[in-house]
Amino acid sequence: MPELPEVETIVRGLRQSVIGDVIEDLWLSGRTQPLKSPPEEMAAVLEGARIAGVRRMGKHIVFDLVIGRSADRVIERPRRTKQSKASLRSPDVPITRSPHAVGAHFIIHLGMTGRLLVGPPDAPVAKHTHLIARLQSGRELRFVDPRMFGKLAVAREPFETSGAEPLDIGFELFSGLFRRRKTPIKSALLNQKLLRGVGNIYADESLARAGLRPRRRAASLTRAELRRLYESLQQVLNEAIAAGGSSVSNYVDSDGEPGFFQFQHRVYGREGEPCLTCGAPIKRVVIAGRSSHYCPNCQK
DNA sequence: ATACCGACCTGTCAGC
DNA sequence: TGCTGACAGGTCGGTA
Repeated sequence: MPELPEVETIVRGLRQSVIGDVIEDLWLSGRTQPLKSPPEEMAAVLEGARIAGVRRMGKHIVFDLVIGRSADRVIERPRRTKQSKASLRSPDVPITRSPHAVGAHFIIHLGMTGRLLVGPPDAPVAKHTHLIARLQSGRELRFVDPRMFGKLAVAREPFETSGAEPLDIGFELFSGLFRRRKTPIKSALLNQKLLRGVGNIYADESLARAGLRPRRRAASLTRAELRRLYESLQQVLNEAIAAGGSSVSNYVDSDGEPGFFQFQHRVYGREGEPCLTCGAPIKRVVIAGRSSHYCPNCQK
């Protein structure tokens, strides 16, 4: 569900709200599907960790953590109930000053329906909540995911993914990704090993703006067409970030607010509706198992 | 090496 | 009202 602009919006919100905060303790639902790290390891890394930064890598959210001697801290830290949250204890010695402080990462992929929310602890716990991290500031970070396609993991090494960031890559490298690929350009755009962060909505929308049919073989695009695609993709992603992402059904940012880019979609979700340029009905076909929308008149 | 296809899950909505 | 099937922002692993 959330693609690059939605994840970027969430990350920007989190940066405003949780940088410098400390995860005091962790609750996990017990559903193991979303966990790529064992629950004990999740707790060992996250409890007591200070959030030093939040970044996006493709569709992944990465929290950069500073952890102390976590095992010691977990044992020493007094356990408090949710009811006593108002009486915040004085914080531990800042972890950053510990000679044993090390870096770790909390990595989240939202899948199709994942949400990451920061809010007050007395907010009702939504159905399908799989993680609650109580923060030193008194708020909670929660992960909610009905379909459980999302993934949660912790890592003590730097997190790596393949694929280029669509907003950072230059045109020459971009066009090189598609050279000699016989796959439909739509499939290539969705391939996270080539570009990371583009999903179904923004693949369709960038192709529409570039005037290219989704079934075109990637290798068949001329240099001029690749240039149009490159510029359309960057434009669409930047405009979508500015609009706070697309809320097609349920997407909300870390404050629970929807995005507004769905009102600027030209083809996605508009099957049968008139093309905004020529009036022809928008077509929907299935490519690589995904709905693909295009104007049969404007896209060649 | 590359490319489709079903599987993984739950929820919603249209149609009967 | 209720059942059924199609569909949903994503990614895997198996198979062709």
